[in-house]
Amino acid sequence: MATTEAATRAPRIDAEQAAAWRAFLRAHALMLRKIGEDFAAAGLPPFAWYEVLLVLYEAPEHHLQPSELADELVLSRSGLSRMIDRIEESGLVVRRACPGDRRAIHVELTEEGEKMLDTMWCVYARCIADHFLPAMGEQAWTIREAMESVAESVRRRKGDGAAPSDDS
Amino acid sequence: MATTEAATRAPRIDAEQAAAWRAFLRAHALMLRKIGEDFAAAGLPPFAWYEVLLVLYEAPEHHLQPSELADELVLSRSGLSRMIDRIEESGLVVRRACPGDRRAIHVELTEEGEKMLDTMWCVYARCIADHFLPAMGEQAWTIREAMESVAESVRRRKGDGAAPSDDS
DNA sequence: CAGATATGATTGCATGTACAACTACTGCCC
DNA sequence: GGGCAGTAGTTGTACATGCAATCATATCTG
Repeated sequence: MATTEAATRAPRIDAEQAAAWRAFLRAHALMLRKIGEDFAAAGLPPFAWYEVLLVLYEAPEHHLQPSELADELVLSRSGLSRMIDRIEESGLVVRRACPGDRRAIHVELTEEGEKMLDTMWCVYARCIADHFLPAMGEQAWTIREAMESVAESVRRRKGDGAAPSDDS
Repeated sequence: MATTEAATRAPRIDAEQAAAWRAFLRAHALMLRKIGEDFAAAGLPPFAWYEVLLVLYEAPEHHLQPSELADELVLSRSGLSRMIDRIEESGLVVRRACPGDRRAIHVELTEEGEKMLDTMWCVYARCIADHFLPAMGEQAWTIREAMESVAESVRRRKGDGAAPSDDS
């Protein structure tokens, strides 16, 4: 075993908090399955592609490097590399040389990709509007704050396997 | 195309709401990656196993049928079937005949599985306590309510490809 | 400038997951 | 009871994803 003994004691987590976490997991799983079903039913590409196209669309000139993309999407580089293969094959993005750094490339959104983004958004937005937003109600802001705080917390300690957190 | 034209118009979603949704996705992705890393670093099985073990543990007599398990975990039956293969091979669960219905089986948690659940919880709980709970603060209840509401909304309309939702 | 080190992307391999087809059994209807 | 639809689980196949190794290029150091 390559571990310290840091894993021998579990911090206390009360029922309400545990329920919040599990509800979070479940909501995510159900939403993603639903979105995937809706995309499939409409003959559209998988959800993962949507996120790639969106991030590219939002980038300064509709292009990014794979590594930036992988970071943004919380995906491994290898996985992303192959995904780009498939998306490129469909003509929604292209790989272009990156001026100034010849080992890097730009992944650029095509016109066709931009249209696809739009088409997918129609299906996607309905799913969010039907299931996610109503549940947020007036708390959208609160939820957003909390979620962003989670993300920041994880990002801050990316490397730490098991940081000391003062439970008794 | 096998779809109605219901996908041609996207409901309006304002920036705050969209940000909440995206923060939700990102928080989930980051948390799951972190948990996976922590489990791997501790030489423990993948996160998916934990959820199987937990659901079994919580079941009436520490056993469930695969289909119930698949439902609970939002997983396909085939995927679950193979996962059970692997978990069973590790001795954490066993398949047993189901009295009263000879096509069904029980998947039952072993003693060893129960111990593993405990070990994994130590790592897992720390991750939640370190990154998720602090971000919830006093809002744990609000978040839980919202997340459960999302889940219920999706479950209610499981089959509907694109239900009519009154956007203009 | 040469060599060492770091960074960006891809590929081999292993694993995980889903859909569709299949087998086995149950329950219904005639 | 015999046949037919439905349900539970598994398997063939394809696809998706991650880690580790690799190749090419960049940057740093002496």
